[in-house]
Amino acid sequence: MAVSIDDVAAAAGVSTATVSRAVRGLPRVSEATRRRILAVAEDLGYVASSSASGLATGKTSTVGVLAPYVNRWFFAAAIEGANRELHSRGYNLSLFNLGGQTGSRERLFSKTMVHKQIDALLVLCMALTEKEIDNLHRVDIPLVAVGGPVRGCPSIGVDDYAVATAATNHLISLGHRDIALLHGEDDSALNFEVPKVRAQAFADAMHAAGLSVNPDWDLYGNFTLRAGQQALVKLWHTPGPKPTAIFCASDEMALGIIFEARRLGVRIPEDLSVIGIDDHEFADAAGLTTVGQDPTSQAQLGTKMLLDELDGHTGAVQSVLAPHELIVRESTAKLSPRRMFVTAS
Amino acid sequence: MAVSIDDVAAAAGVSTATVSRAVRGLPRVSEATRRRILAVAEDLGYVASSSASGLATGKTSTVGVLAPYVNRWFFAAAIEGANRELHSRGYNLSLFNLGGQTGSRERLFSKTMVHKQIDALLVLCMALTEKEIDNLHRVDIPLVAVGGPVRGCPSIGVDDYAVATAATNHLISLGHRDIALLHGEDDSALNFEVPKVRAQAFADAMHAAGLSVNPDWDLYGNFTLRAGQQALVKLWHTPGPKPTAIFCASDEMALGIIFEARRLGVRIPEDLSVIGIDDHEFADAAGLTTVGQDPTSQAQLGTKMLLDELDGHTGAVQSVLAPHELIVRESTAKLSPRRMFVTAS
DNA sequence: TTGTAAGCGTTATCAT
DNA sequence: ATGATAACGCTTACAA
Repeated sequence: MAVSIDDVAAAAGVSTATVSRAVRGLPRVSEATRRRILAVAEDLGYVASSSASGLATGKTSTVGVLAPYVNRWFFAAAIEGANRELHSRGYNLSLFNLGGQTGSRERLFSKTMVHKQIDALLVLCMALTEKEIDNLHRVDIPLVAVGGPVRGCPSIGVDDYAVATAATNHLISLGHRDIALLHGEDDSALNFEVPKVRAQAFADAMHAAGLSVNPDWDLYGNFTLRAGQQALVKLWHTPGPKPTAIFCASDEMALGIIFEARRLGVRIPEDLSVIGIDDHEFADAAGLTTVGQDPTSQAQLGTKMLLDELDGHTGAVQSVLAPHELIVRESTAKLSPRRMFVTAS
Repeated sequence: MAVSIDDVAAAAGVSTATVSRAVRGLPRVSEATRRRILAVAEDLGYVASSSASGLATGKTSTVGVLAPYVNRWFFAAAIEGANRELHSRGYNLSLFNLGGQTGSRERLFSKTMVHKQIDALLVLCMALTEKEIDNLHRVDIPLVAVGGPVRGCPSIGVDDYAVATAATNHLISLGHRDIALLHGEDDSALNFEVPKVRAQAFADAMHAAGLSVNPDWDLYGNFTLRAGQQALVKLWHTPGPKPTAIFCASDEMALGIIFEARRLGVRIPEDLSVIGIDDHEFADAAGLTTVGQDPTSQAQLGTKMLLDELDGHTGAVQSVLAPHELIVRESTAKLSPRRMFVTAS
């Protein structure tokens, strides 16, 4: 059925070895022969079997991308970046998505994936169990994490402490003293560092400015839009003083705050300044002030390092800090004078 | 280095054939033997080489997903659905993303992908050239399109004509007579049916209601948020009467309208009713009225059919119309009485 | 420059 | 129930 290298060899009147060299652009084939072979191959519609060459070389020419979700901004953008680098260098991208389902994770890690299926793995900001991480390391392929640390694995991403500090300080510099925190917490309760670091940075920045953090204004969310909405509802429906600003650990949550604010009639930024992290694709349209990062570039860089390593450049994979940038838009404003003495309803 | 089936066979004191049967759960292996082999395999960390078994069986156990973008709602959701089905049935997902780069498309189709790399292909709502489609059909694997028709290929998706009709009629039933249309147009100017069908349905519904379509209110957008923003700016900055409602061919564009409206001071729905298509994850938060569809289910179904076909259920792959549903939220309202006689500024 | 042939790690057919 | 053994299609020394 499918045309194999033998068919091409026969049709071109050469050996399979020559065909192999010719189609892969290797030397030691005369130009005339190469042209003839290429013509025949094209004519017959020959394409090498990846399984066969994979078996022979021990390489699969595909790298895995492990992501908890694909329909969230950070991951979608990162996958885009990985894909870009991969396909431009002739690799395939195999997507492993846990989809939040903790149940099937175990199986995924030890069997199907990782092992013998891919040449390298890009881990996207995942909350992995210790055991899963061990499994990862047991497989001897280049690894790199993007957007969050993974024990014993080089990682590329922003300096989360610096990012959260910048966000908090922006609010403080605007005169805000009553600042709420909506921090992310991974739903699966695993060892996920990012949220913790961001929350710690917030607390440190507040204390450094001589401000106290109000435990009533310490909100949790799972990084989603809805979490942001719920947080604002809770904040505004709880009796007592209201903060004049809120720092959200992700733009998606900040956007939730903004959407819900309109419903609740709280004006932004007049009643509440909002700042997020990410520079989500909707942030600009929503006028959301944020500390931006670029997951596409981060993932692309991570993938490039992986591929370079596979190309024999030992040591190509290493941790690197990605840039971030404070982007001031309309969702944050100076604390209005009258708000400095009265507490909002 | 890596442990092979021979290692397991030797360690367990059986032949490779028996190991092969045992690890794959095939019959003709005594329970005792199977247990022993499984234990040894586990112990040695044995995992079958996909290349080797692929070579032997002619199957790759991976299906391709071809998507123009991964960071747009529809595609991200669809990929999630495909992934769900695939991994639950032991298949891998190979992502092919053209990323809008027309340049590298040619190569992608005829060589690397499709051929010998995947057992089946899920095509996500792509604008493909005739030649590309031909290439697709030349490869003899099950194919299915989701979210948009592809010549000669079963497809699953909503009835775009019915969807657009429902949206338009909703606006008309609210009393609107001056309705603008923001329709999508694929940036690559290929044979993409969806936008055309939606626009046609709009025109037909308008005419059926005895309403005329104002050419000045015929806007184009490439389905993005920004396109929606720009459309509203253009609409509001153009001298002359303004529409009282707008039908957007996608929620992303409708959200752009909503965001920009706030900036421009146009009130929604008082000044302008807005309806979209999709039920984007942000639609609910934004209070956007829309005609919803579920790309995750659509893709999951498409994938299921593909897999069933591979399992020998000939004819499993077939076209099916996915459900849609009008979801009324706050962005649309009855045309206010005073607006029925005066024309908005 | 080109050909020969020995793997690569499974699966599958046929014996036993 | 289990074991030889021949494919599977390609790569890669090693020869020529």
